[in-house]
Amino acid sequence: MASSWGISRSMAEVHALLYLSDETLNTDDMMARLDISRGSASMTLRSLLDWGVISRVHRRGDRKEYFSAEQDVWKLFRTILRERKKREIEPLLDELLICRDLSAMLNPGRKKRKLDPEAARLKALNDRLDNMIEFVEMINSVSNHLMNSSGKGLELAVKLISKAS
Amino acid sequence: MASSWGISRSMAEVHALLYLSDETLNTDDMMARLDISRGSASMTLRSLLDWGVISRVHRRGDRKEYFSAEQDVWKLFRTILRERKKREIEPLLDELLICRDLSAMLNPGRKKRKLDPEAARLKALNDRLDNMIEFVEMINSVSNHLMNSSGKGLELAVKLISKAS
DNA sequence: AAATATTTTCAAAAAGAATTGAAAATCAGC
DNA sequence: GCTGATTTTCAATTCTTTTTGAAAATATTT
Repeated sequence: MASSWGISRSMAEVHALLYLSDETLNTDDMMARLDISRGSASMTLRSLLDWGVISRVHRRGDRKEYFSAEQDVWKLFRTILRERKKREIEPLLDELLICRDLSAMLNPGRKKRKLDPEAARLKALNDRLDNMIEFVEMINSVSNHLMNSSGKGLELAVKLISKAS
Repeated sequence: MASSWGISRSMAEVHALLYLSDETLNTDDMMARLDISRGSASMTLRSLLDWGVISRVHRRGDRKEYFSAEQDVWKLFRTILRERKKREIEPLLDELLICRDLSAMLNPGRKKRKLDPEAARLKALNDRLDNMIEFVEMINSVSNHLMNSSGKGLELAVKLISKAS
């Protein structure tokens, strides 16, 4: 499923291994368990740290670094949502707003009557951009609420949706 | 943004072009506009048709096939959600249930006391799988509701979430 | 049914992404 | 500051996905 989600196979495997493991694991454990190179393990762990879904654990009397994965699936969900919002939704929205500004600049002010075909085309383009922006802003807003609500609040929201079918 | 969404650049571009165009377009239009080959255009259009986000339009007096994109963003959202559920969520859930069955099979029935360490490990693994499954089932359920509700119902649900922060 | 226009297919090429492995950098304790 | 253990980096390689282009298939008109 990894490729549909825009992460590499290794990332998915390392995270799954950590999520399903009782104990914390070190780099050598993962290299052995998943048959990957040291470099790959290092980069993959770094990515997962950047996503905020795993954390480093230092054990005294041991120089190696150990890792553990967030166990609460709701918390995991909120973390991923927060990160995807930052990486995908917000940049997308920024671009869309720039497009609308460009489009609005070309769009002539409201004409009294007799809208020439070219102006009508521009107006329609503007409208489609607006619809898309409105939609993405809504997604953004829902993300904000979901990622800040507690686990329980989230489950409540989900129940609300189920009722509002 | 295409690669984060698991579709190719061409698919995103072709869809964007169609979504923003007033008129329906034919294959040659898209080849010229996006500078892609005939083969690529054909395959990309086929994928978009499979996703259900564009449709064929036949014009009488013209042998070429024209295409148009769904204009209603909410409808588009529901279509994509339906398809992702079918392609991603359901297969994932199937696999997870198989994993749980395997895990449950290894897991010994409830012991009176003195849970040996190995049994405890298995129990914990089982619990984590259960948590993940419960979460995915919830996602599945929300998808069902969202993809069947009308545009208005969807917006309502979204408003509910915003209030239940 | 032949001729012509249009679309689809798919092996090969190109582009892109992930992985390796060994050198370089960092770190911990003495 | 030295030593040895551990982690990070990154150019080269491998693996995967996407694109091309021309042949084959399909459809439309006469």
